[in-house]
Amino acid sequence: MPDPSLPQLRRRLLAWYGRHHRQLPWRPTPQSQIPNSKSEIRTANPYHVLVSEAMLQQTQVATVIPYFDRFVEQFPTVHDLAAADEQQVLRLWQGLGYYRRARHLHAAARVIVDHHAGRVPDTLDELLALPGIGRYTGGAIASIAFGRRAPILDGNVARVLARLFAIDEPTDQPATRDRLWQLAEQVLPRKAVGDFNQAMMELGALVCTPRQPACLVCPLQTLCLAQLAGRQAELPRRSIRHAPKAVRHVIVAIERRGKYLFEQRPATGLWSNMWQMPTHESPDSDAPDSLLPWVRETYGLTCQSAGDQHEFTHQTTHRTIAFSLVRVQVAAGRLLPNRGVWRKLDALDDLPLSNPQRKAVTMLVGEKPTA
DNA sequence: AACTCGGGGGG
DNA sequence: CCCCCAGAGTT
Repeated sequence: MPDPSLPQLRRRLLAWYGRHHRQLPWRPTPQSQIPNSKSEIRTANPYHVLVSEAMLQQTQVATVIPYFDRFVEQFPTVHDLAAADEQQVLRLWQGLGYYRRARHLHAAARVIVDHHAGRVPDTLDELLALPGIGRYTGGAIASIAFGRRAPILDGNVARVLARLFAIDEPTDQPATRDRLWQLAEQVLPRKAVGDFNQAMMELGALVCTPRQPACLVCPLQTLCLAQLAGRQAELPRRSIRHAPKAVRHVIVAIERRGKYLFEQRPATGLWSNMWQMPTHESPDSDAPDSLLPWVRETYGLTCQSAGDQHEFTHQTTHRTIAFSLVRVQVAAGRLLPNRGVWRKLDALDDLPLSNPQRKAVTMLVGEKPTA
């Protein structure tokens, strides 16, 4: 893009953002919309920006909003979050996915309270030192909450830039990422950087969409190399992705006197630190015919089959999981130490469960209203 | 540089 | 069914 066009790009984009931005719970009114903004600059609540950016990683705005509202209601300040149990934090994150984000955010809050006097750091370097905060999130907080001149590159910005500059190389490759980061830094103005960064993302979300971009109403139409060449629908390009792997998870609902066994998953891997009913995981080809011996060896409980078996599938980015739900009753034995807790199905409010485990609980309740 | 980590929106 | 989403951390 010719150098003289950069001021035009910035001016048009910020003007468009002033008219068309969405009102979001964590977003302050753009400075251009505020009279006398020079004497009275409204800034975002840095804690709210931190929470929202953690939730927004790989997650659409509309999905995040109700989670954000509940989260800041429960934890109004970074001190409240730091003082909370991880269990509570995961419970508020339940259903949002990528649960490691919740644990990182919780850990970051504790670092902020312990080492930053309870203030979200206002420099990029300090932000990058916090768990769960990478180049994008650090730049977003620095620019949006503190007006620091830090670039951002997310899926929206990458798409907008790839079209603006007609970048043909796949945008998910490291070399292309480097070039896009450079461009993101070059287009960034000196002032109103927070609004500008948000405007780039907002344009990608509302106008410069992945399919069928609304070029006719785009404020940058006459500056966009892809649009001028009629190639906007072909860009950006991405590398091919691997097909999800097929696996089978058998949930064993172990019942004893009206209560069911629940356990916490390990701190790493899928659904880390979330809770579940005992679940046997295997390749899809591996038929789970030795389920009761597995229960006896793992939990010390001798069980007998009870009730019908249910089936459902669960799709994640990297796996297609065929779930089976089997209900068994304890006939003999004693639960091995630290192997789980017994809970009634209507008393699970404090246990963070993954979506498929929640679905399994719902199916159990439907099958057996009350003993 | 490739993998892993969820779940939902929308074509 | 597919691709995509206000990415980060690990290997």
